[in-house]
Amino acid sequence: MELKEAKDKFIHTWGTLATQWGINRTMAQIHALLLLSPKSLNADEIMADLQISRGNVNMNLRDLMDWGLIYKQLLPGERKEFFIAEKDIWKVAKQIAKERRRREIGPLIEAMEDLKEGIQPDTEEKEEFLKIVNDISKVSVFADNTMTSLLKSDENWLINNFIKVFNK
Amino acid sequence: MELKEAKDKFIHTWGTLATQWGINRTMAQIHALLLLSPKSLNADEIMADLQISRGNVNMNLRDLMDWGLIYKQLLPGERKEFFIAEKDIWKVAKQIAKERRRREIGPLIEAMEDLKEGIQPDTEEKEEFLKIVNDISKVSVFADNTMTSLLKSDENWLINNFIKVFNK
DNA sequence: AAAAACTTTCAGAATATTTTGAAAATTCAA
DNA sequence: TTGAATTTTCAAAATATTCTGAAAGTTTTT
Repeated sequence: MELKEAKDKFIHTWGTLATQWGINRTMAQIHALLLLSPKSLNADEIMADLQISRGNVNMNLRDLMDWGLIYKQLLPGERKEFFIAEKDIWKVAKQIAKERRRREIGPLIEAMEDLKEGIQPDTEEKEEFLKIVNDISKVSVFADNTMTSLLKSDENWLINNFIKVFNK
Repeated sequence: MELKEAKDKFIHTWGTLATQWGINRTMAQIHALLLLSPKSLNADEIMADLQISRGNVNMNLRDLMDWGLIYKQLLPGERKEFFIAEKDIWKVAKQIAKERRRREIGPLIEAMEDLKEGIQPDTEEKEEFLKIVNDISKVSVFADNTMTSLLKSDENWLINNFIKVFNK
């Protein structure tokens, strides 16, 4: 397998897997392309490489910046905007986890709070309903806290365990 | 807010949030309906309640069983199959985490292994490529291990921390 | 101030996913 | 067995998402 072939496979795989976890295929492919590129790329280069339209590239570059996975780079003497990916994979993973926590867990916690507030436990049926809502609420808050701990602290055992594995 | 209204809101919300995290809306709604139902329900009851087709109900019930979130219940004297949801929310959360780990992290690890095997680090370019692949590989394995630890052990500090919060 | 270079927007087109419902398959009682 | 009850399948329809590309907007140069 040659390098070009491997890179293409990487980009293709990243794009396919991304859809599995709720991320747009093209966004993932642009991310993969930038991850593998030693130098920053501009919109035209990405369009040419992935054979996609300008609008598509523009939208997904913006989303990738929102996710904190790529940065805009203004090169001296260049009118065009260039983009470069965060190459520290641990940072990348943290960003992805952070963003998913915000998108997936946050709204769940809010929704359960709303339901709790709207119902008085004055019948057995309502108590049963509130039990479920409360349990989900607790599990979500737990998941949220766990994520936050993992992301914040570089000192707890999980992270240390990770660093051990990562540096071996 | 009355109970019926709150239940509908719960089902609707669960369905909407699910799409955010890569799960089919109807599957989530059926799950929500069964979670809130004190008794097991059959396909016809679910069809009537959510106003969806038999085929749709059948497919999603099967998916929910694959996810380990609901069980088939054969009632004596009944030809029809009845379904009941796992009500222990901690078990539900564990099942969801387990399934997502399998679907989201597993394929990533495999894909990176394939790429590693296909490339020899005989040029600097290839080394750079392999560095990224290796880093992703390590982060994925770490994430996989972390998930597994969280799911398996009821004794580590994270779980204890959870139990503390959950029982308060 | 005008024009050139570049970026952003968004309505319609293309693509992908989900849903329907009727036909086929299966199960069970008689 | 036969046939009625029930579940499963799957092609076509409906819906949802993503992508395109040209027009509008912005920034920079002349």
